[in-house]
Amino acid sequence: MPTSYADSAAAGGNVAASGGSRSSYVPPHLRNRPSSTVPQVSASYGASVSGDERFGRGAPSGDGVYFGGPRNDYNQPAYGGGGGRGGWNNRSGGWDRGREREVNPFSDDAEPVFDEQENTVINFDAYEDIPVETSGDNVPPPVNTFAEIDLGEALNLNIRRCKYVKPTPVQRYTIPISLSGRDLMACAQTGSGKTAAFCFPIISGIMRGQGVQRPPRMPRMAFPLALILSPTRELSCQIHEEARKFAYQTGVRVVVAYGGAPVNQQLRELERGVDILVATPGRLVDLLERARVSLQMIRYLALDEADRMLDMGFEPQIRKIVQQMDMPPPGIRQTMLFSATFPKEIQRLASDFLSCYIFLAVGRVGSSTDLIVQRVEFVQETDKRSHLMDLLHAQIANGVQGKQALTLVFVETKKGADSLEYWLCMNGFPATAIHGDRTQQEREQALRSFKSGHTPILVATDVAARGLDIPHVAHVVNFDLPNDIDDYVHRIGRTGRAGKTGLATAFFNENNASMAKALSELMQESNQEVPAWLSRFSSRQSYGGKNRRGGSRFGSRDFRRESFDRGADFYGAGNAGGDYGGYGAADSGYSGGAYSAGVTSAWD
DNA sequence: AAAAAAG
Repeated sequence: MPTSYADSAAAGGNVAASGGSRSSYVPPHLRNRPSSTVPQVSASYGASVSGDERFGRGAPSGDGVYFGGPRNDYNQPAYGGGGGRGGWNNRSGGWDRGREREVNPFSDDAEPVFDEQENTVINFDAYEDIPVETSGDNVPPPVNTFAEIDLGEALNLNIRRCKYVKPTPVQRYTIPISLSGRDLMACAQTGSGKTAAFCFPIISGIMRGQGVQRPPRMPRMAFPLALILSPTRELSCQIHEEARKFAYQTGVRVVVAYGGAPVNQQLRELERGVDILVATPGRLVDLLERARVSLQMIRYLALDEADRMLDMGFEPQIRKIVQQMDMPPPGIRQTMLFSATFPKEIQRLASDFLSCYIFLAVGRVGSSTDLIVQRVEFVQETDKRSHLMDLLHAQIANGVQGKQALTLVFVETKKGADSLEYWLCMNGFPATAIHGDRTQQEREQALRSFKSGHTPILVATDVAARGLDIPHVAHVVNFDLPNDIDDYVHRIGRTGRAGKTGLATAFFNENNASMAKALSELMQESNQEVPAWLSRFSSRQSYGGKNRRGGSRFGSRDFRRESFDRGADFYGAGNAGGDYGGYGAADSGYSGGAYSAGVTSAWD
């Protein structure tokens, strides 16, 4: 091997080490703060937060357990006080009235095991070239600051608590669109502030109480006003955690429902009232069939990882929920679809759920992978384990392990995950596994153990491929390559976060021939060195199954445009293609913001 | 063929 793996792994520890003028990735909640005021995570704090609490289960329901606790360092006037609720929160029946106190969702942010040393130098010059495409009729112009939008006092306070100072590009564009009531199909990567992009307008809209209409009085039936669906339980948990922060003390109540967890607890939460329901499809269908949830009051529908939600496995359930229960039709409800990738056949499907929607793409070619060093190694099936062991040993030798860097190993099957986990443990590597055959408790425990660094190796199936925000993943190993290039992109996007370059290693052999072409194209687009043998594989490959959409890596273009701009390269060199009709002026004036262009990790 | 999502 020309360059040793270990070199890359070592370089992966630090952006500066990889040279170049790339700015460090700044997590959304730390953006735009002078670095001296970036809060350091205190090691003592957080130890008392039970793991369960982080996942929204077994949360202490006591009165303000965390109020006045070690982490109440916001220095916000009116924080926790009675102020700030006037005018905006006139909805009757704020759920947190009276004796019951809303648990402070900002108290469980810390990850005490790690040193949060991500020093946050933002390269403001670098991100101005983030291309943005919008299409559709009468697209509302983007905003540059949160102040330009009247989201409401309580929500603004939470935005400050989250340390958001300026909206990210995707938020700039999507918030005015959704506040104006339009349906939306948005291509934007997780970590780019996508969750906030759909949560803010939903929370704000609910606070305003637009379309005030009391739900029918039905005992034990919940009438959420907004529904957020995601493809995995852990992702739903994550969205719930984030939405709780945004909704804190707004009077807007967020509840999560997903399978594998005791349904009774979720039912109790629902009975206490729900404005925003975050759910996975299976459990929601269950709740609908038990008549414990009605969708007739739904005003907002958001699908996260929408392309996954509408693919073969999920589509029937989604259709049932959206079209065959009591949800108001498109045009009455507002629908927002988000994903990093949006193949046009899925776009076509998705348009069934939308009404006169706006298409938005934020990102640029290769942005998903610029900071990730991608390596592909030819490894026969029988050699994979020993090869993995070599990589892990090299990692330890280079101190990466000592620095609590995490390694995420993707395999194809659940059985394969179990046996690899077992084998790693037998060989002295602290590993755990997450996949769909494990109990939900085991899954959440595995994720916690991995995140905390207690078990710095996680063997995973695709259940962990999308959406999950796991800081400190330094290395993603595609022990088995996926069969879909989009899955590859999602998987490697778990690394490279928090200002570090990531490393992604793939084991390739004859069984992956169908991936050769897409893989080498993707690597080329992200300026990776493509091994000669892989190029030979890809030229040998006749016509790959699923391939690059119109030659553009990131995202997609609006499929409704296909007829008239065939051949034009979206985001192509020279850009001519970057502005589509009617929006050029606004786009070229686009500047400022909390993003550095090289925010690979954040943009998966 | 596999994974995810209800129990």
